[in-house]
Amino acid sequence: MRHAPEPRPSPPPFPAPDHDHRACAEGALARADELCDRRGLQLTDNRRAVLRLLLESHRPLGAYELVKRFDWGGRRPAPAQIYRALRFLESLGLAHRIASRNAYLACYAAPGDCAQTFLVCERCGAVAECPGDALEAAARGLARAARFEFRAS
Amino acid sequence: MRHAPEPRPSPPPFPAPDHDHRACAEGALARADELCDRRGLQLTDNRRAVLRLLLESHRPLGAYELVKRFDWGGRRPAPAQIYRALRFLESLGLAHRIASRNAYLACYAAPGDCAQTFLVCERCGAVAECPGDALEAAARGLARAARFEFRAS
DNA sequence: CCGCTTGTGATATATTATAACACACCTGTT
DNA sequence: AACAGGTGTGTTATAATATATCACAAGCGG
Repeated sequence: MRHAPEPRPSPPPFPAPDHDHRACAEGALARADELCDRRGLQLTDNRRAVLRLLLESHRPLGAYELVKRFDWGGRRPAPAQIYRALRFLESLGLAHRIASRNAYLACYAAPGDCAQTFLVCERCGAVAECPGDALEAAARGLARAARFEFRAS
Repeated sequence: MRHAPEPRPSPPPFPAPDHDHRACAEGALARADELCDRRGLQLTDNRRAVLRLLLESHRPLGAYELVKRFDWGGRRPAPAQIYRALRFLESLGLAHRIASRNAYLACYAAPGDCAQTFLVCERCGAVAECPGDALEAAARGLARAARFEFRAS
């Protein structure tokens, strides 16, 4: 899954993940296992498979794209299966929904250490998770001023 | 369209528009007319009707909700009609899409004077347009750091 | 009148997401 | 063993959201 090794004509338009996706996926999966263990939740085969697909693709995938990539010994799961897994993963912060794209992205940050803010490329759909919490802090202030309770989503 | 006049048990969860929606809709429509005039674009009957519905509802409406509210002498327009009008309005900043709700909201700010940021109530769907530009400034900084070109959307 | 552009009305279809239900599996209890 | 309760699965059907496409109408400049 590495990018082609040709010399780049110009710097990439965003901080592209320039590493071995398999390896970072394994790490994230291990953290997910641990998180579910701690909470007494089951990271079942299906949930794990969906999370793995998201992690390895390293970009937002639509639910039906996940269905297509899901190889179940020839057959494919129904959408509902995927959506259930996605809801579970979202509820734990292991995946995020990018509403403007109707797509889902694995979270690579440690659980709870996630800004929940994304920069989305309108051309290619590439997504960068936002570093730091400047944006969240600003949003929090605005929410308070408007008497909304803040919730990152 | 005013809220019920009962005494409020607690302050509203957001700065509710506590005014005559018709009147503010007329103002926004007039500004929209002027904007289209200046740019040589046509704010046709259909586009105008959609904008009016959005303005008067004063909350985000789904496309099919707009279809239902559209009274065409008994009949109703096809969804495509609505989506076309919405695209036009969005392209001019006269309406915004709230992706997380699949809904559309009229813009009450002067054109170009719009933070394009919203606070969305998860319970009732009420939306407050964000005042000021603190959030946009933060987003702009993050985008620059990640070498994204910033575009409010 | 022609050719061009823009917008409309309509039908069909694509895409995204949820509802509902039977059943499997595990766990604890009688 | 028999049973109940909870959680997750597999499946079918359907809801909700959005776009493609095509024929046509209206305006406008030549």
